[in-house]
Amino acid sequence: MEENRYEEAEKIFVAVDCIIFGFDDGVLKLLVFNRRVEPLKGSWSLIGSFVAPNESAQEAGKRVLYEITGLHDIFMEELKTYTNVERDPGARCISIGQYALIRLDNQNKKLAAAYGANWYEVSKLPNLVLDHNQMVVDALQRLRNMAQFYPIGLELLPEKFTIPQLQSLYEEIFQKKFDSRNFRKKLLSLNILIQLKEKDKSTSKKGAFLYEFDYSKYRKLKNKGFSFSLFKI
Amino acid sequence: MEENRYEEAEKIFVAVDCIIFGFDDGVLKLLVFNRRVEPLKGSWSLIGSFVAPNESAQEAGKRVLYEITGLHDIFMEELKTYTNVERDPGARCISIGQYALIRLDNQNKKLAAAYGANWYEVSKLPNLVLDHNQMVVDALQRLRNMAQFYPIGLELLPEKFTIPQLQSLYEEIFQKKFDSRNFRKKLLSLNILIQLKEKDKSTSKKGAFLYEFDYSKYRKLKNKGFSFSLFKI
DNA sequence: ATAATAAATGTATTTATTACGCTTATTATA
DNA sequence: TATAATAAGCGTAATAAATACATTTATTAT
Repeated sequence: MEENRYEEAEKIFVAVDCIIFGFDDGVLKLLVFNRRVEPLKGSWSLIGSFVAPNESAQEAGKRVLYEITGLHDIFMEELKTYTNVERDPGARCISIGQYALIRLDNQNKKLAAAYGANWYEVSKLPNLVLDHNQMVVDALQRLRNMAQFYPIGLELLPEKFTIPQLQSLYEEIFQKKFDSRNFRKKLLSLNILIQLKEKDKSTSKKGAFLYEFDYSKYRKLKNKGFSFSLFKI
Repeated sequence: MEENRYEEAEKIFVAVDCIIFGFDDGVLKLLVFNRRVEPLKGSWSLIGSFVAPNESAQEAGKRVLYEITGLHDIFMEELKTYTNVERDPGARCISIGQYALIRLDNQNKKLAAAYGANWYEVSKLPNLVLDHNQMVVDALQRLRNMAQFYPIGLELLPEKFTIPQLQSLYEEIFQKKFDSRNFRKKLLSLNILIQLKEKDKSTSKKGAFLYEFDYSKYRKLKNKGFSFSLFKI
């Protein structure tokens, strides 16, 4: 119980680790980091940081994301904590896992590369240090869960995207094919997509209309609470 | 980044706080604690503890729950962390919120009372210290979310319960009335309830059949993943 | 024997999900 | 300049799930 505050308690290192997803070339990728210094030099890990005295865990996470991507407004959400006593052999240290979704472009790819960070296909990840493999497993599960009830996948696409692109993102996330007619119907019925006049002709002769996301409608719908499910589980 | 591990980092106090729900007299209640010692003597708070060097956050939470209820096998799940720099004026301290669901009975009510803990109706809670009010708000939202997709409410009922009892629990959680015919149909269609020969006649002359929960079927269903929704949101 | 009460049941209607095939716009090339 | 090739885009029928709604039943107390 909290009766003797502070006197008897021991402080602990608190870190955040970021599980950063991106969607590139039709493939779901994860940003991992090759350690350049000891300890664990040369091994792969998620990107993280200790939580500093003057910042919250969320601020720490956002700081890490900014350093590595140059972006401030990234979707990031707490996943869960990792607090096993033995999880870090160097010291007692808990970690707050945060997962993030970013729109991949050449600029932030370069910046990440400069930090020794690599975008790996989720299905081809190297082994990661400590309990980071578990964090990835948990984050993937969470991503699927979120994507099933919120059209969160839109965070991973560029501002302008086509319905087939959106579908392939969902197919990547769920590792499952969807019927294109039903997928389109479902997404459009949410009324959060704005069709543009332009087409993307990179993948077909006919070209696919580009869409934008109607953020204000999306936010309203999200606040009101809505269920968006592509399939019954 | 984690390049300079430990040297530059500062340790932080890490606590768990438990948001403990119970269902009693047809009302959803929350266990809160009246502080008997300084600081904050006389004020109400959630029940918590610092995380000790030799335990995980989950172990800390379970320890607290055991102290206060005498029970080991309580449903408990991580809610989220509370890490604002200013959240605890006494020291930099983060808290990991854990919500728990317990079956109220006379025995654990007495034990809780002995610790200065009180079961308050969720709608009539006193003001709580620090950010504990927010923890309660978050936990209630999570409880609703869970109850909508898993028949988690069963954790709150005694081993033997009637369908009308189960319904009133859900009505408490959602603050919403359900149609009894549809509610019964939905719950029974899950095939996780076992009807007993006994009846509970405390609330009607006819009496309502008691049911038990088929844990093995429930677990199978839960692992496989299932969606259980009483209504469209 | 009757009144009172909550428990239990069934069906029709609406809504959402799934399954499935054909047409269209465009480019490349014959 | 006509034709083939290709992914994009559309519509409808069938099935399943959710909702709305009214009556009967078992029991106790009077």
